[in-house]
Amino acid sequence: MAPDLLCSHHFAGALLNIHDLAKELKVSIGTVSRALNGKSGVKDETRTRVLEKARQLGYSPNQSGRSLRQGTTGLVGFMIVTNRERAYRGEAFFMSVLDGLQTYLAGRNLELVVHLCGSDQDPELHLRRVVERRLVDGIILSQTRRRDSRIAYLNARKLPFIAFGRSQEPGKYSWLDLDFEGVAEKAIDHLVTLGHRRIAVATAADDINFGHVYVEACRASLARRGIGLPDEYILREALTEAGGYKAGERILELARRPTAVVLVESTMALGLYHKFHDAGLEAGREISVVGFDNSPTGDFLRPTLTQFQLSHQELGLWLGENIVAQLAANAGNKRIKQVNKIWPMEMIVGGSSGVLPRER
Amino acid sequence: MAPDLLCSHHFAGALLNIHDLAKELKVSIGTVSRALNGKSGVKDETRTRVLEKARQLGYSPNQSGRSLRQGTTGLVGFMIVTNRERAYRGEAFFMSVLDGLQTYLAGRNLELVVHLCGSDQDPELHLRRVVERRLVDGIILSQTRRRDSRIAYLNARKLPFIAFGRSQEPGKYSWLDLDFEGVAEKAIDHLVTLGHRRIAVATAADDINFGHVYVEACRASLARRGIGLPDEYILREALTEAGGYKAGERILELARRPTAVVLVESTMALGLYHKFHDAGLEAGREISVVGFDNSPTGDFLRPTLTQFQLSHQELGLWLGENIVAQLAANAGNKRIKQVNKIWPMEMIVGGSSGVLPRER
DNA sequence: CGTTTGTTCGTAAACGTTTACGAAAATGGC
DNA sequence: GCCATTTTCGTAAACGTTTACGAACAAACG
Repeated sequence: MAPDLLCSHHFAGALLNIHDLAKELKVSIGTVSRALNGKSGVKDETRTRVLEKARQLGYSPNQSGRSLRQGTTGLVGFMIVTNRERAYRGEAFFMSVLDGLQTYLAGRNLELVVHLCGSDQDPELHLRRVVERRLVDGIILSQTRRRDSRIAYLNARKLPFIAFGRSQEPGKYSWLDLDFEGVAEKAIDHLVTLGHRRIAVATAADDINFGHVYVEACRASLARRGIGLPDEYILREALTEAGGYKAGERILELARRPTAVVLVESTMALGLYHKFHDAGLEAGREISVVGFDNSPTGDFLRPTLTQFQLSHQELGLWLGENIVAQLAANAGNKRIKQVNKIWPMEMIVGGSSGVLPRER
Repeated sequence: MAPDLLCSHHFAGALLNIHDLAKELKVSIGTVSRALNGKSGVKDETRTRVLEKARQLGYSPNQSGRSLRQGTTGLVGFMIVTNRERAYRGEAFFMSVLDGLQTYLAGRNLELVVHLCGSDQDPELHLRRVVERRLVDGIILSQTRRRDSRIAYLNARKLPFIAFGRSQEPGKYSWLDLDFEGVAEKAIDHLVTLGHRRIAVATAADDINFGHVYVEACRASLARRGIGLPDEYILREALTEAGGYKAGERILELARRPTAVVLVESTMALGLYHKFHDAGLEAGREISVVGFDNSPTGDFLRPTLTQFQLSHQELGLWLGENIVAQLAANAGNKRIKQVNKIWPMEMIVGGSSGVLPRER
């Protein structure tokens, strides 16, 4: 019969609403709402009384009611297009980014929700469903394509968003992208310094934007050193272990075999190593390999993979800071200012890149 | 001045509501609602007129309003506890499961939302926040621990849920888990048939439940063959490449070195191979290795890793079917019936497990 | 004490839906 | 053409909040 006091583990069957709480406290719902939301105009004593009771009874406001009234959900979306062949490692990559992002948002009393778009669904359609039902206040896109209609859509809807990855889509919008140009320049410089002249690039087979960006960056870096990038040196494969294997096959078939390969995705290295191994070659000796971002796999290959380091968590944090800034601007009816950021990456030289082999 | 007709790419700045649509059609909002939701009591002709107009103007109902009225959100949650050291590969594992789950739910007009819990946050607290704000109609838990208070909480709240992974937590609830016992039995049988008697087990260092389950299953399978599992043969490490490396170190230090190792996570194999390679050993010759689930990494190791196959997508589908069944039961005020499922896995023998070496 | 000023709080309207209810209109049978 | 039945549709209430407004009351000041 005693009222459950101090019971923080209160699992009431029926969820209570603000009216129940107000009745219990013998005050009006207006007062309860003001007290809980830290609004002014409520006596300190009543406020603490309300807060205490709310904690005690485990009251938590219904988000639908809130959203409906305020026109804002307190949710930030992150859209991931899943890949049936499970690869892209994007998966593991994203998870760390999301960890940083989530941590930041939680500190701002915002909730992160990840929306997955099945591999067989239309990303724009999926996005529209999410946005039109007003499920989020802002959203972060990933896996942007060269032409990406989602960007135009969100711009027209005036919903705060950040594209994780540039696009060729016209119009102003905020984006964050890895430093493909910087990585290409460092990788090419590294290899050319070691004596390499025949350098191949393994990139994505589909329309994902960074594949194109990377190839063009490599081409430019090579050109600055008077070296060309013939079409046969551009290997378009899946960004997976299997894709790396395929790339290895194609390399070995080439009449003028390259002495080095740069990969747009470190995951490919495993398949590549495997194929080379089968052919009696070793990375860093007969053929050099440079990976992309710091995959744990690369660190445990033999020889270790030369690749580029970045902090995924910090990157997620940056996304958090900037989407929150957009949300704030939007709430204040101020014009949101676009930010574009190139994320720096630092080269970690491993054993996979070595001097040009003597023979020939 | 002409009304935009057939314009499916209608990006109105201001979002319209059901009243706007009703006014436009010169019918009442009740009719519009009934027409859109496929309820009876509306003439076929008006229904098509409404549907057409809604499509034309890009109307989509506000989810908050809906949820508030119906007491249901149409969202199914999936909670992932992120791991700062990014490993567990759980990440890549989950992504494929989510792909299957999302596809199923989308077909049922339900939306999947993934909630991440930062590595430094309390999973139960995070769950409570999500549930109490009524953000989801049902939820799927993952990374269940041996004692997992989230389960008791959800049971008390009577929210439909499925635990992906068993727990020692008392009480009835639905769960799905991999067939650790079956895998252990097949792995041990395979190795013992090849002549191995000294078999070590590499498992998780922390309280994650499947680590314990797997070790005990291996112990039982070994015991059935009259073989013991000494404590020094139980290697508790991170389920990562680095953890595999550490496990390799510890194995090489042992006075009575095992002739085979079974891993609870294939990701560890890379580090293990690396360490063995450094010591001049090769998997499948001097020491055999059996991985766990079908990681693409395992397929591209040299020698390829013996591991167990399952379809992640189908597993996600199962989760979808069963959470939907729970939601339906809940809506109909029927008692939800618990289901417990052990997911079968099939052994794929690779080169990493071979006969016992002759010497000694 | 009367007026002004400031604080605290209750009332009611609004947010965008769905749905029970009843009115109106259409249909059918004689 | 009239009543009974069925179909179609409009009205209004509800869901759980937040917040503008104004009432009540206390404090301050002359």
